[in-house]
Amino acid sequence: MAKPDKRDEIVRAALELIAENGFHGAPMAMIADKAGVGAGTIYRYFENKDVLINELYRELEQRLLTVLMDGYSPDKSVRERFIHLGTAVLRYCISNPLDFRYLEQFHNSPYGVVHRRDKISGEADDKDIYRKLFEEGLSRQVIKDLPLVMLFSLAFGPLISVARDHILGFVSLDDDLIVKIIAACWDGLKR
Amino acid sequence: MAKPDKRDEIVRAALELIAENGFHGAPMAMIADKAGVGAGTIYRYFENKDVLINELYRELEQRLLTVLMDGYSPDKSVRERFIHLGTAVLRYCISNPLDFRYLEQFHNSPYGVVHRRDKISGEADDKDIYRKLFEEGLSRQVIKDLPLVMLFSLAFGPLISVARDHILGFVSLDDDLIVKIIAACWDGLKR
DNA sequence: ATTAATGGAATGAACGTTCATTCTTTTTAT
DNA sequence: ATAAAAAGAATGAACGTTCATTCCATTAAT
Repeated sequence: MAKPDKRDEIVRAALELIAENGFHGAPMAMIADKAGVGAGTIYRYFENKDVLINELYRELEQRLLTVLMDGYSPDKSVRERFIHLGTAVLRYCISNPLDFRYLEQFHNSPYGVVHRRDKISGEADDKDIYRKLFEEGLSRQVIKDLPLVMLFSLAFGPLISVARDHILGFVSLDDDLIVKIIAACWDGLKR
Repeated sequence: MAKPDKRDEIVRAALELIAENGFHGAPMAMIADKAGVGAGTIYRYFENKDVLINELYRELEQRLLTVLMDGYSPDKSVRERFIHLGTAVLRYCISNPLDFRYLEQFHNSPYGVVHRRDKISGEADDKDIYRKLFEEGLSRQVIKDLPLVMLFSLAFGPLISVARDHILGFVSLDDDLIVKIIAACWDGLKR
């Protein structure tokens, strides 16, 4: 691992270009250019564009997960834990707009659908804290009796939508609004 | 204007291919093929692909608006009107998955961002019933005091997310679940 | 200490493919 | 017979990927 230099530059360039212009607005030649690297060099680090896209996704997912877990305590109430997660997600998206835009591009593409299908059909990961949280909320009867995926939509649908609006400049989220929107999501969720 | 035949076939083919495969999975040649039409013929009806994409969007938007207005009474309570709109949107998306998928593709693309920016900066349309509804809810103090775009995210973010999950097969929405999810959205919205 | 040899990393021109659009020919309608 | 409409082959631009070559750091030989 003594050569993160070029690989890192390639990943950074890909993130920026894809986040801003989408997968099809980020040709390999442009990524190479922005990374300060020859076009062929990318293929020394990534087998092809698909692999690059997927590896970048995994890196961002990991970064986000780390942020979410920071200060997360499984002992707190369901409500408190939800507010922690919601706040962390929203703050992360707002202060890392490139990451957020990339994740959105990914999720709204065939890559994302495949990824999601795999995830849902697979066993509950240790890292799948949402699922755990909602399952506990259900068994404690503090949140509405709905299928897990719907609870997820109810809780995070508005947050993602609001984060997008903030990044696109349609609204300006401050601390007060963040607290309010997350409280509103909880109102939708709680029994 | 006595030749809606071919134009219609082209639009239908474009809708289906773009909804299922995205803009980049729907080459003009393929659209022509599916429409049973020569590739060049498309250009007799649409100046270029962009125009085709935008005109199709406008048609779908119009269709949806018609559905929403059906049975909509401005005299009912804010809550009742919201439930009417939410139910109508959700039902429309579920029973017209191609339309829904197309609208999503559009919104999650540069086309959609431009469109949205125009809409928000423009004057309130007569047809902009959401805005009217939320403004009235605000002045009557029955819904939370948040910026309009955030109310929109809060109300429709979950519905769109849930419609997508239904269409992708991650959940199966029946009448009971539809009622419940819309009630939950209202819980998030109401003061 | 200097030079020669080696091998992996990097390069970017070139290739084959795909696509939107245009052009030419053929068909249809009047 | 003429003109409008339709068809699909042709065109050129853009893209992902490959590969022959160059560069550079390290090692071996003198």
